[in-house]
Amino acid sequence: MEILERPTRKQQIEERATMLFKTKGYAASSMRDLAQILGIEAASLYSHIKSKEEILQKICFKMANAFFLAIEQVNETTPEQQLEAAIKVHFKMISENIDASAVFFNEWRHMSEPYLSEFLAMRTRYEQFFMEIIHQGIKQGQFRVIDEKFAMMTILSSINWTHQWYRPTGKMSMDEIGDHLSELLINGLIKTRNK
Amino acid sequence: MEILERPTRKQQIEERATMLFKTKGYAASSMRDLAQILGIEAASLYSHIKSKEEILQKICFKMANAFFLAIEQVNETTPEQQLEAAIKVHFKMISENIDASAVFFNEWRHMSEPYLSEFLAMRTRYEQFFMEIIHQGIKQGQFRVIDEKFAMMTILSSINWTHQWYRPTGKMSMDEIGDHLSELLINGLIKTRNK
DNA sequence: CCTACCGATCGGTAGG
DNA sequence: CCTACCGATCGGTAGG
Repeated sequence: MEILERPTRKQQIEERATMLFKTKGYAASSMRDLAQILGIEAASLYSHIKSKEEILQKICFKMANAFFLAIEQVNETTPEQQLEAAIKVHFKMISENIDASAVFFNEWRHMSEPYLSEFLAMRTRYEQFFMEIIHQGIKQGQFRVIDEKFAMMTILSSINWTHQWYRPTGKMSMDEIGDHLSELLINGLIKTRNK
Repeated sequence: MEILERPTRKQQIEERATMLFKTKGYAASSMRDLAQILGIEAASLYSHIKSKEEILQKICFKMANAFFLAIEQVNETTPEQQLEAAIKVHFKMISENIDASAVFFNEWRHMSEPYLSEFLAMRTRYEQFFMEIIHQGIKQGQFRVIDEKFAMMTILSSINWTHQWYRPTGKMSMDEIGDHLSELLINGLIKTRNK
């Protein structure tokens, strides 16, 4: 039924806030800016939300959960295949949520405690997932010996930065970028290519 | 003479502002925050600077110039050697200016026109430098055929993100990270490795 | 969802 | 470099 698919006012607020925070940054975005976009008064926002920061928390944690849900479905067997799948699925989440990703990567530090600590703990756990794959790959001799945290950071930052330049209308499709990302990054890690 | 080496008040303001902007973000940093760090009143800042944004402009353009100066000294002959040198020198500039780099990468959008456009034009020119190396590498058959802008973005974002986690006190030295960065990124690009 | 409004804080100036 | 202060804007509340 159509009425079920129409976004609630709260969802609209969150959606527009995501775009606003991405464009101007959280601190420089005012509740009056947001209200104007929605065509209502600033005071009216507070019938639907508790505070400005609450919106930021929703955006950041929703995105964090989406990343976890996506990566938990990686079920390949070898580290190389796992890393390839993880890279692709991580990029897929970003490309399907470009605005929320930008807020997730750039505005999280404006959260107050205890949300900030919880957020950082989740991020660390997520990074551990990638590090474990790299660790196994090195242990099994598929990847060259390299500092695991360093390799993880280098790979993740390449993917994460795509939110800055990826456009659905660009000449490369989402799948192509995912393929090229994993190829470029993994083949720089594989020890025995062309052997 | 000692008096020549002592930073001017203006330099002190810029230095402390760089750290403040990095930590809190430009928009969330107030002139009263900055004044307090320096132990003076907010109004007193304006004897040395024209505006809050002027400080941001100084930081961003100084860093942009530093990047250009560094990369112009790359004088290797083959694309592979050029790319390796460019990666190392780019990372070197970041690691030697971690605070300013963070502001450069995260706060530039808070500049107003015409500074914003000029800044973005400089960034594009800088990116062209990397793209040209990649272009030559593909043309000469050293690099695999790949979208040049995509490869440039992937490489630069890996290096640029180092400002988020690189610590001079970490277990990897600056030179080691530079070496590993270029190795990880380039060997993912080279077509005929181990041939 | 609105009007009316709050106290706090903002970047910046005047004048010394 | 300070005191004193400006108009503007901030996130948010009361009451309907």
